[in-house]
Amino acid sequence: MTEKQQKILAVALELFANEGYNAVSTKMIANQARVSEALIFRHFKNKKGLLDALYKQVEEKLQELGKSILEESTPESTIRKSIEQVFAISEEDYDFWRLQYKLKWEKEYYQPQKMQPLIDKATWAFKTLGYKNAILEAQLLQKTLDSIMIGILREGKASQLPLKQLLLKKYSL
Amino acid sequence: MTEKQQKILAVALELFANEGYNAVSTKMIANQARVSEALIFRHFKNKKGLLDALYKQVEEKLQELGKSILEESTPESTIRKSIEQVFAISEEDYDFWRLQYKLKWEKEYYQPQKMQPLIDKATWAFKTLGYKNAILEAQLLQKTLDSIMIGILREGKASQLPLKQLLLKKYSL
DNA sequence: CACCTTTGTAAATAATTACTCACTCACAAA
DNA sequence: TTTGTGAGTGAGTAATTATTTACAAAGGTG
Repeated sequence: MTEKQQKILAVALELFANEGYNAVSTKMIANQARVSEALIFRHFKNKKGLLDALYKQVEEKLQELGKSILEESTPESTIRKSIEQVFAISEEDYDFWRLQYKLKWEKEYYQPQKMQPLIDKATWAFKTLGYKNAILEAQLLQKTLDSIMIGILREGKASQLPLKQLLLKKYSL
Repeated sequence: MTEKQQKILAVALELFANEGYNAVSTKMIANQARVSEALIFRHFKNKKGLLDALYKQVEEKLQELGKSILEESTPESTIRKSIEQVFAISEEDYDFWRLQYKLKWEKEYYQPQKMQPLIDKATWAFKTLGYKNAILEAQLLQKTLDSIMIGILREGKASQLPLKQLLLKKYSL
């Protein structure tokens, strides 16, 4: 991938994540990336192709995070890692996650089935720990962490940090 | 408010909520509302004015819901009502809430301070019930309910109903 | 060198955008 | 009967949109 290609992607990510896909024109991207507008179409075919290229990157990051949870061997570490990972997100990646959460509102990019392995793993963890309704517990944990993640993206990590302690205590970790 | 005016608002709500503000043109709205495009501008000044008129309606509905919680007198009923209200949302209002959650990603429409009275009330409830960290408990409940609401808007009420029982049990209600 | 592919651009494209203009119509007050 | 007003419209407008076309360098391979 050429330098200008990366620059285009970086600028598009920033603008799409913060202004929204439809609010950003290819001209804006080209100008801010200091590149001719036509180059966007040379490399990414069309505006949608640009978004798809970004979404692929988001998916890879998501996959990566998921994998490290699936590798946990004990139920305690599984739940602990799920919680800690949300707070371990780097600020450099905020735009990535903002884009993801925004896109989730379009049917095309909302794929909850991709989270299923993680929910299954959490279900196993809760069941092993003797929880009564492990499936529901797993769903609830996932939803809670999701909304904490949104809180982090909107108000910063520090504002949500106390919730981490509360969660860990609630799950006796 | 004239009939056509209401029609314009209704169509705009549906389109903005499901396609997104920037993805919808004033022409689309006019066509679907069977009204001349110019009428939109006569009544709402500009496209933004149309969105603001809708947002005002959303705020009113929000205020209404909040009020009924603030009126609860016992800590148990306060928490119970907070939970039940999320599941009491009418399907006719889904577009309203979808619009609200989408707009929340734009700074201009993200006003968390408006939720503060509700969080304060929940804090009081938890404190009265003898919870150790009432403030955090209230924050966590609000976040959890928020993500359940999102789940309802995306996958329907039925899919999230089991979580209601789990929550009620967790809070011994 | 010559040849081909890739990278890059400036300029033009047709379509769409939000918005305005000049106007008619129905109705009510004076 | 005149005067005024808000609702409503069709036909524009200038700007912006995503995309294409034609062409120029640049870079590697034989």
